[in-house]
Amino acid sequence: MSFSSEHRVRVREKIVQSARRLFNRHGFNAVSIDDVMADAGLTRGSFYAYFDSKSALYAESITAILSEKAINNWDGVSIDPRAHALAAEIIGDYLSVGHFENIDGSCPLIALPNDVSRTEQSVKRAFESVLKVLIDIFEQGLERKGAAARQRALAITSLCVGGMVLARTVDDRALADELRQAAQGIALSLGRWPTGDEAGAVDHGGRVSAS
Amino acid sequence: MSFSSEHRVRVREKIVQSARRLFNRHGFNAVSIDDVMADAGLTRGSFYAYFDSKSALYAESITAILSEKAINNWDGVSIDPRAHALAAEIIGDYLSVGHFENIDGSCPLIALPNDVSRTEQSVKRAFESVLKVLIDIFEQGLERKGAAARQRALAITSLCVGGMVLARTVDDRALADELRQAAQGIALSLGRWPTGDEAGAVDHGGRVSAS
DNA sequence: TGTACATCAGTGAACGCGCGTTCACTGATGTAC
DNA sequence: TGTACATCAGTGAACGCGCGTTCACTGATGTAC
Repeated sequence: MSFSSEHRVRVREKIVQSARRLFNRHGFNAVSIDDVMADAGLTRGSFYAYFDSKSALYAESITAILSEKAINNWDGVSIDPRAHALAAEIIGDYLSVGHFENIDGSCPLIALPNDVSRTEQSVKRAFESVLKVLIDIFEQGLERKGAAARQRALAITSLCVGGMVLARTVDDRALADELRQAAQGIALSLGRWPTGDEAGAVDHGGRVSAS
Repeated sequence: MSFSSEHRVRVREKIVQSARRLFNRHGFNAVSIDDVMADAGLTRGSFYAYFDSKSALYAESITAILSEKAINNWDGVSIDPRAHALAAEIIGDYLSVGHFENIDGSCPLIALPNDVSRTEQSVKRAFESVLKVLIDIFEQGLERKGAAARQRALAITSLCVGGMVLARTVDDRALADELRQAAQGIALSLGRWPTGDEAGAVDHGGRVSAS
């Protein structure tokens, strides 16, 4: 057998990383297989030795983020006391200047949702698996549990994604910073739990305050 | 002079409406000038008699929504007593099943942010003008004013856009509904103002509750 | 009212180009002896 | 240790196709008289 058995694995990973960076920066349609393979130091012809189609690479480039973040160690059932701190830290990082400026290494939830919503089911499922991890982290990070906590976790996720998507789209940097910081502030406050508030959250459309 | 003077205006408007629908549904890159012109009942050749480039049409198709919604009458300085009710109504509509399912007539803030973030400045400015109207409506709809109100208006906007973008991307309809309703509930609650809470909002990163 | 005509909205072929995918091939690799 | 060789990773030309944009033209329109 020629070539080491790890060779395929390494080259394949290099293609996924190139794809991840280029898709994040330019979107799915604007990046050609040529672009990806050239970035990985190969030529277009060998692409189909590693992937069935461009879409298959797309799906894999989306889930790639799960195996490189702190999220890596997330087992999905942790009710660790540090869960609350982790959630707060992730909200802070997610809506940070660093993430805003890091286009290449961006979370795919921010860089690609519009693209994904127009692509095939397998890609949507990859996107969904990443989204579910983020929702889960926020849900576990809340001190209370149940429907109201679920609602908050979903809203925090929407704030993180929505705030950053809009910040990245706008041409006015001051407005971009405002959007990012506002989303961060409100998301963090939703992560804490107001005293004296019971149940109401879902019944009254997610009322946040006691009053 | 041949042809009525309004003829150009009507045809131009028809092209913009076709573009709006097609861009919302398939994204900017996936829609060709041929597609748009055919949808408008014309052939590709006459496109450049109406627009300088595909991007120029893109910018115009984004701002088109401003002249067809209730937002139409929004003058930007209204401190109307009905401003609060209007903001609540828009949050409700924005995150409704109707808007979720209406791909063609969707708000461009939901259908196109990723595309816009990768396009030229003129398109970004068009997007920004629509975004600013929405933020403004939410800001005027809050009973209090100032930095804390501004923060809430920005967060409500991010919730509306983020919640719907994610709902549209996900393949699981139950999760899509959950995301939409959670964003709606929390956005509406942010629109009301908790008693006993003063200032703190910005200083403490947008703390929502008192105590 | 009827006809000749200038205008210009709309046509469709053509331009150079890049796409996703296929495939016959080449040549570096590690193995067998 | 050295050589012959089978394997298969990687190459690059070619496939049919659609793109944004240009341009010489055609023919419906409203006008002038």
